[in-house]
Amino acid sequence: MARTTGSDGEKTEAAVREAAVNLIARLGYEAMSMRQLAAEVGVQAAALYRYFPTKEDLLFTLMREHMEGLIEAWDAARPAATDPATRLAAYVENHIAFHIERRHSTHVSNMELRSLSHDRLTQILRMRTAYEKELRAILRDGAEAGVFNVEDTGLTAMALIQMMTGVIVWFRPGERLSISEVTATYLSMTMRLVGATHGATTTYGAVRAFGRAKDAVAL
Amino acid sequence: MARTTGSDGEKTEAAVREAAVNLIARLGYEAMSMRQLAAEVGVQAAALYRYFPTKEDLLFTLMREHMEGLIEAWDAARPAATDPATRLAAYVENHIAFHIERRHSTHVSNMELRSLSHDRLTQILRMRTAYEKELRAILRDGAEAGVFNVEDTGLTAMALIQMMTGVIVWFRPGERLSISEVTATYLSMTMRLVGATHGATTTYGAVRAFGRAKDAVAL
DNA sequence: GAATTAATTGAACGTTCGTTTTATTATCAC
DNA sequence: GTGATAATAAAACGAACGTTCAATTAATTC
Repeated sequence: MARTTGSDGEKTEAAVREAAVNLIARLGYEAMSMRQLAAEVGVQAAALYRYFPTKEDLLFTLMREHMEGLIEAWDAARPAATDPATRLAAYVENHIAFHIERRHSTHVSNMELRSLSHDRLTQILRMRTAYEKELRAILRDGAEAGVFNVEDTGLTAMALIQMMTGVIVWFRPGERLSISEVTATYLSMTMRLVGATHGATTTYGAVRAFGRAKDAVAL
Repeated sequence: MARTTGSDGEKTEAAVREAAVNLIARLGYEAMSMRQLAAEVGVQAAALYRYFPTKEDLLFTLMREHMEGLIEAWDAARPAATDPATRLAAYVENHIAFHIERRHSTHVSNMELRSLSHDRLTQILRMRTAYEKELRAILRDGAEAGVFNVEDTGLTAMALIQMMTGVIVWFRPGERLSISEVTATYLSMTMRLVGATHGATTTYGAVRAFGRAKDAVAL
């Protein structure tokens, strides 16, 4: 046999990507074989090479698009407001929503970095750094304005990102907590962690209100 | 050739364990071949099977001993004091010190869980849960005593553990920050995150003092 | 110093891996 | 309908994998 009836390159490629994200997230990149992936898609292994020249190309594509998606999501969610507390709240909510929504590709992008070649690893890390830089800027602005109390901007940014991304390790949709409940709790933990002043309740109130509004959309 | 002069089973096994932790941490369990490991030890691949019946047995042994070490370390570091703030401070300091000290085996134990058989995975997860339970107990006690302000004990425990363990991702000994500086910063972030009351400065003062003392020892 | 045990080598086994090549069929443009 | 092209199958490639086995030598025991 050869070309099968109804076969379509675009659909096959999309199916390959989706199956690959799920399989790599579950088994790991090294443990997933191209034959396994092909079987999941319902195709022979050789057909995969029409869309991705090598296994590593496939991995890199998945990671690059994950990072591009993350950066685009933040660009879209970035608030017009300039006060650090509002910006921080938006960052936290966008981060958690994105990572829960794309749990599998996050898993892949975080766990399989060592399977990339040096150059491609550098590319992915550059994108990640750019994204994290945004959080550091928010923390720095907040510290300079005196509305945050952070000892070390870089260290706090890393701590927050690890904390937030960690959600994907234990969160399962439809269990005890909803996405909005998790987000709300993480938001208040974040605000306490950075020592956000909520003396003048206007600021903190705005943050909370913003949080609720976003939550409603996210669900 | 056969047995080599000066060969010693105990030494070889120790060398295998150490090389395995480093190689798996760097390449991943699936990507590390038994031949690679043997070469690192300076031995033929067949010799490894004298000490570990299968590759997975080797992985499991490394993980089990890592978890046992973590639990033993906490048993030794657990303070006699009963007030939640002191206990939390001890937990944080022990956790960070242990994870920085054993960065590689932590990496292995966190990243390679999916390569274990179901039964062995269950064993490791049971140990992990037991360890995390200690933190939840501290948070619960603190919340009930009114010295902590946590909305959700389980969720806060997960957030703290992810935050603290994340240190191994970016921390490199001998760079900008020392272990004690990192620990101190994480301790104060933790205390703020759980909303520890330091109105009566005695409590918070004690925590800080404890922190410094432990840091001195850790270095 | 002979017998026993411990430690290791070297070669081989069958399997699976990522990938390539060639042939074949479906689809589409004209 | 015919020719070009897109999409796939089927088979094969050499290399690497985890693991086993028999042979061999060092260390230990008596």
